[in-house]
Amino acid sequence: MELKPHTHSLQPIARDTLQERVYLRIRQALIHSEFKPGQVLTIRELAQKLGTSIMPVREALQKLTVERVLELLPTRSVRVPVLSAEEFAEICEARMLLEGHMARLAAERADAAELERIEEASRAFLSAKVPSPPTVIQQRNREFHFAIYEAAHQPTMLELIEPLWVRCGPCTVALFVDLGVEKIKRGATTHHQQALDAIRAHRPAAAEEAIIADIRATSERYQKYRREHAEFFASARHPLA
Amino acid sequence: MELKPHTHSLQPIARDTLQERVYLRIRQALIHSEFKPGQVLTIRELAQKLGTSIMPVREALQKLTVERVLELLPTRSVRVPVLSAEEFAEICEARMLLEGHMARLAAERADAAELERIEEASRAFLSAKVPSPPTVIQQRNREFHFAIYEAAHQPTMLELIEPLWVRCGPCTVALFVDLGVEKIKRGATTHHQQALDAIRAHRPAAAEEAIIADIRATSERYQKYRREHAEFFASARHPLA
DNA sequence: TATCAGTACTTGTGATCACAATACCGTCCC
DNA sequence: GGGACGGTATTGTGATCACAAGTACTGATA
Repeated sequence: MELKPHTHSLQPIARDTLQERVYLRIRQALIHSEFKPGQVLTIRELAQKLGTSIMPVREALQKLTVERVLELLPTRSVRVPVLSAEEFAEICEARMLLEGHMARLAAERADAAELERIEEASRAFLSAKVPSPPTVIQQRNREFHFAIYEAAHQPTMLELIEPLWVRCGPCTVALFVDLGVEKIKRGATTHHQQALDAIRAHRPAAAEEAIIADIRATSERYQKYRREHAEFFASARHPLA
Repeated sequence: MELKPHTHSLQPIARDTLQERVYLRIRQALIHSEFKPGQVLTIRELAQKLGTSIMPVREALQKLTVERVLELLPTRSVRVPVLSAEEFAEICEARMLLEGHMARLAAERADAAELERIEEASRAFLSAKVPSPPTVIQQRNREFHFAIYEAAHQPTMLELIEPLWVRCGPCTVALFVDLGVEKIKRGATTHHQQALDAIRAHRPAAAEEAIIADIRATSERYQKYRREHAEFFASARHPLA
């Protein structure tokens, strides 16, 4: 605290725990679909792969389980959830309520800098090459949405939304792979454009509507996807019957 | 599974882990305000009081921290949060959005049995003796609200609401103690009655309005309470400055 | 008397061990 | 050939230990 402003040579160094790094690494792997829906994750295997003891891993897995990103099996092992059509729809219901509200607030409150950030994220999404890996599209899409939600200045609600995205992550990416990235991207572009226009024009109702439409489209795509691959999911659904 | 329906002699026995029991015990203690806002909880002390090793306790505390029921200090100890007026208001914002929506759904969907459960919970709240411990009023109030939300049939959203209540718990009970139970109860009764009437008459908008009004009243009471005790909270707020 | 160094103690993190429950797999018998 | 049985490996839970970082108390000194 005695340091003068210009002496930025000694800033506090990172002091994150091993557990935290393990947590973030697994979380990212889930978002990037490095684990398949239904896959069981064991503590010792992950610990070996990550080069740590089992302690940080078991705490990281518990953290992800509390956030409902991972699912607790009756054996107390954890696995990547295979969301049923109903579960996915329910999460989307919650997302529509929360994210629609956040979009509304963003349209009311966004200042110039925040608007610029949103537009930048939108450009990044649009400029993604069409034959991109699904995780890239997913990432850009995520950044666009959260640029909006951060402009709502409601950190508590933002923290509620985050885990919902991670929970949808593995199944959404699986969906992307199956349907093809270009179709997904084309669908989202319209809603993104509408949302951006609404926020720019400070029209809260229109912004909420656009975001809700975007989420609803995802939800309906997943319903269709599940119906068409019912037999595949039937096997992954109950590995313990 | 081969057992006949009438042989209820051998049902599956409880197989919860020690960690789970510890978690529930601490959680209940928080709801019942056995810990004060700002109090630091240490692993070893709790372990000794509960008669276990430190392992179950440290996992239970982490669980509560992930749920934001407890707060992580820079030293990585945890403490019962002292919610600032702004933080409390933000949680209430989220609660109004989510719980208002659930009340709306309940008014649309509640069947006779669910309506009966709500009315029962309402009676229990009203019949609570006025000089009751604050935790009893809090408990009855909670049961009334959740009887409504369960009738909405949205388990995912219900899981989002639950931690918000636990987070408010310690500060709300402190508020009850300070303001007096009868004043709180009198204020809530009106809103409860309005909510119940609206659900019974299947009027979603009115139900949402009543629940939002109830939460807003709590929020405003806390604002007032904080302003009047600013000097007390100033000390508890930054125990590490 | 106020300040600072030094020490003992507290606390969370991470590793390792012990154990019970479960899952897996080969074998044997019908 | 197929299903039941039994042994082995795997897995999560809980306890204990080792350690580094931080805190508080103590005593000496200016």
